[in-house]
Amino acid sequence: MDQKAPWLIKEILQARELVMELQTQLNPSSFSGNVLVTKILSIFETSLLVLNQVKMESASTTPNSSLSQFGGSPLSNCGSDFSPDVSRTRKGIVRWTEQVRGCEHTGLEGPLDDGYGWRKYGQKDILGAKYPRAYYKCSYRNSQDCLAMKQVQRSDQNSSMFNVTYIGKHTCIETPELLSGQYTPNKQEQIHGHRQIYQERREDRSLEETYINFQAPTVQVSKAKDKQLESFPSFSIYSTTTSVQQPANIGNGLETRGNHLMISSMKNEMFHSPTSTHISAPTTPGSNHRMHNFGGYHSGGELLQTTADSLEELDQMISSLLAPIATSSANNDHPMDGSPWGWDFPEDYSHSY
DNA sequence: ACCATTTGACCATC
DNA sequence: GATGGTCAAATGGT
Repeated sequence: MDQKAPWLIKEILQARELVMELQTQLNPSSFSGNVLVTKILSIFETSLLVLNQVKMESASTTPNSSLSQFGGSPLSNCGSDFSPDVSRTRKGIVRWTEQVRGCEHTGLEGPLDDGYGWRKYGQKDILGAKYPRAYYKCSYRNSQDCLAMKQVQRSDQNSSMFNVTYIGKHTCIETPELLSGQYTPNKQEQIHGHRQIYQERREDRSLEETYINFQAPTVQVSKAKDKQLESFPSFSIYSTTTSVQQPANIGNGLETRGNHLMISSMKNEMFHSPTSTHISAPTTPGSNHRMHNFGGYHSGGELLQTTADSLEELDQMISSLLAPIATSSANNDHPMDGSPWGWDFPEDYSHSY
């Protein structure tokens, strides 16, 4: 990996440059276009952070306990300073904090959607803090007993930053019905639905353990009972890898989050009607979720508004961006064998996406 | 009508 | 008792 990381970093930097160029050419009034570009840049930054982390750990025989592997919200955050302060509660529930930049141009009060569905259940003024702390539970708490929670508080020092504390692990999953496109979530789940990139509710948890260990080698998950309670924000490397390896999954409503191909997938949905000033409402639960995850500033079947011109413009630009990637993948002339990350992932896992 | 958010009250911990 | 965290009725949006 230490040998491949520089190459990957270089590639990502190139892609990032292109997107930045794209950003300069975008119509400034194109709200959704700018948000999309910002998110793409965020994905690149996240990938770079991770690669740097991998590089550093490869170079070190004693990996530090940095927990950036916990990842965070590659899709949604305008930026995330991966400095999670991870600890455990008495019950063994993992808990960590990320600093996330808000996206001022979105007009949101808080950081953008982190890819999960959350329901706010409280807000509290905190002693000595300028801003209140908001409390969120997983949207699937009732339907799937998912115990994940998070707390969001605007930073006192920098009001554009948010401290996001995650508590507990998401145990919610997409049901088989949902995966097959037959599942119809209730309205609440449609609006706040989210996806589990890496989790499988299985008796055999070995794959999950493998993945988690990969993410955070210094925070081993070994107690079965704890697994139900610990949470790791979704992370995009897995889906990146698997979707690259299995392009057939693209567009089938399965996982393609946080990577180029997801962008392609989103693009197909979003630009379904290039002459329309609206984007068609998603027609499948999967796309529903994706829309939600992507947007952050809208929900479920609601519509993004933008101009046809900017959409077409963005469509063309993203297509040109994706072309070399797709070509590289299709021709199998990737400079590296197998996974572009150089890691071998369990076969079963890729089936999940 | 349904659902998410708000907000005051209540509970748990220190 | 002070503070943080959670509950649940009220409120507002769709």
